[in-house]
Amino acid sequence: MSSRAPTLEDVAREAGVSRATVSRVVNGVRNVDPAIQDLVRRAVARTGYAPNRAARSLVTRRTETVALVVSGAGDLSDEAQDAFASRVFSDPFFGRVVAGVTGYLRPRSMYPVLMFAETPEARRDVVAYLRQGRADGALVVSTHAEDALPPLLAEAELPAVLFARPARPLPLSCVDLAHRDGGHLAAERLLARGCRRSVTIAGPLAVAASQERLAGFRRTMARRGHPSVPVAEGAFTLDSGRTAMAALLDEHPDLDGVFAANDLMAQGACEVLRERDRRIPQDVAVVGLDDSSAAVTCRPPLTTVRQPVEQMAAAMARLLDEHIRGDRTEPASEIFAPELVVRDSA
Amino acid sequence: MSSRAPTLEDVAREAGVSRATVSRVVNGVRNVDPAIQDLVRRAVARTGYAPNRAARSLVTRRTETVALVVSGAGDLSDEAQDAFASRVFSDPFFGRVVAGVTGYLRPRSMYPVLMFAETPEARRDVVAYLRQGRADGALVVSTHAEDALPPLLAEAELPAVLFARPARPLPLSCVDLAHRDGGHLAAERLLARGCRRSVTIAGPLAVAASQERLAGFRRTMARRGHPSVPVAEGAFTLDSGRTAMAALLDEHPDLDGVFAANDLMAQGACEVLRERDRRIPQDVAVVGLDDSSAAVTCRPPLTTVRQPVEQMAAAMARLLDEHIRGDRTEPASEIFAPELVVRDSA
DNA sequence: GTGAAAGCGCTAACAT
DNA sequence: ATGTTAGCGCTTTCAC
Repeated sequence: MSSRAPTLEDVAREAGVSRATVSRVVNGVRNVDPAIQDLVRRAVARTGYAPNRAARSLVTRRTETVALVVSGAGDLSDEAQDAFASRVFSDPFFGRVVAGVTGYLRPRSMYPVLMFAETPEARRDVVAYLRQGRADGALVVSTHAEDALPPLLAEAELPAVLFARPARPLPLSCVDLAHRDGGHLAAERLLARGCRRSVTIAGPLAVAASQERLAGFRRTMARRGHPSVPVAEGAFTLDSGRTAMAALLDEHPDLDGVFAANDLMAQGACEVLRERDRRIPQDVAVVGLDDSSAAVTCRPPLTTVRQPVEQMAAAMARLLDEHIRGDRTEPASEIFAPELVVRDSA
Repeated sequence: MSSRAPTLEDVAREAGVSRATVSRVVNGVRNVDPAIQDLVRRAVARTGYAPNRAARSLVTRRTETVALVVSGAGDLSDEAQDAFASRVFSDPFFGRVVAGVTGYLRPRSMYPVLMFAETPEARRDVVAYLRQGRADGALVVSTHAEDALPPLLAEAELPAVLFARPARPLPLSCVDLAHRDGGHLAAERLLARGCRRSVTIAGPLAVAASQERLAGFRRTMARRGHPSVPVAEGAFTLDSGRTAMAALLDEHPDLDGVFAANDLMAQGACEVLRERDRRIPQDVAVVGLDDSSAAVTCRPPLTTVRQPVEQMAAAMARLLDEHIRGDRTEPASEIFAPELVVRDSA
């Protein structure tokens, strides 16, 4: 058994060259004689050398690691925090974020460190983690608009990129959806189907994205002769979609179109509509937003406005990478266009 | 702006002591005069000192980081790999694993690095990552029994703990469920409800866990006068549950009890049963296994056999931690007892 | 109880 | 094109 892992020194001795030369070869720096490169590579293979990252990080001041932080505004107890983790993961949205992020990072041999920041203390831990140089920057996905983490990161001047614009402007890059256009696409679809009495289940109105989806929907409806559309506020959850749909049905039994601001609420709405014997889409057309796996699982499969989450998440990782390498110094925001995906519900 | 982050040296100067003393205070080593401790702590606060982890790791040979690897037997293309990430996350099981792991890690200021290992190359990357000392060990959750990663880890003598026993014995610690007992509990429940014509939807039979759940179910059924039980093989997915249920119904229209080897398949089974106008549980009783969030989402909510995933995941993290610190040298396996959770479906 | 000093393994000037 | 050398910031003997 190897009592000690081989070091650059060992490889250098084995190859009969200096440490520096081995380092150059290992790091793919040019200006090394091809013959010697070969010699070194062979020595590396023989010794089974693997560069010690701590040593490298110490001098390069880089870890090639980024934190992927799921942050909320809440101030939860310890048990609630653990529940938070499984709640986050039960939302198909998060899986798409992870897929997009790893899609970018992986070819670069980078991997995300998963952190949850649901309490003030946890947020401090995130900042401390970065300040210790355990990660080069953070990708932040907030569950609430008033998330306290981004300001902390900005103040500490730590590289960070946000998914969705923060409630208050911050000198941080972010990616976001053109939410208004999303509402617009949903309205167009319902109108095209001939719906005359559409309603909408909005997301939590404290969230800017919810406001904008609603505004886009309303504006298009107004322009097309429907100046007032009944609205019920939901919380982006299945249950809140059910509750909102029930309330809307009670007040407007003759409704014939529904735009739910996300798929999960649309799914809840579908459940209630079917329980009340409305056929979808014949009696009531339903349009969701996200194109999450819930859209496919839903009966009937949802016509929905696709949010290109994977692309957005990949862009987030790319922006962070650029900031870290110093290729980008000013904060940027990249806005992505939604797209209508037609299935069976509308 | 600080052009350079404060180091131990800076704090030492500020406090008028030596680097060594500051180090002792920061690391909570005793044998430091309380008065000096105070002095140092104040200096740390004033300077805003955060220890450089790379430097520390270089000497301690430890990163206080562990990898959380989701590994499969497959050999997927790049695009399929990205899809793999979102698929993994859409399974509620994984969220519970993350919750359990972070529950143990977080109080210790440790965070998991998320890695997917769906290809031979990705598995090599995982081994390389650990060999470079970027993480102290790995927590491995395999999606298939014949996962090639655990043997690689064992061979490289890297600290690792597995969720579920490997197909072939390996000198690695693992946690697992008493699967047979799970099947037994399900059988008992169906029998207690008076089911006389029970069937079962098994998991993929290549997986040992599936085999054992089935064996436990069958044995109890046999002992209680039902020597042969119809079986359909599923793949632990919603759709496979639907397909299996449909097949079983076609062959045994009079069935009155179903044990599905996980909740997702049970949910699929419920959907099909309702579509075919069977009332649950009056006409057909359904028992799942996992007690995942699918069990609660399902209509009706599932009676199921709970797998204490969070506890198992936490134990996995603890075992790994013990191996890393050298508190445990021999591989251990911890087996957890399943528990019946009664809801509405049986 | 505290300080001095060695050295962890690597990269990057600089010299050749 | 290659080698020499000086650190990166920390922990940890070893003296005192």
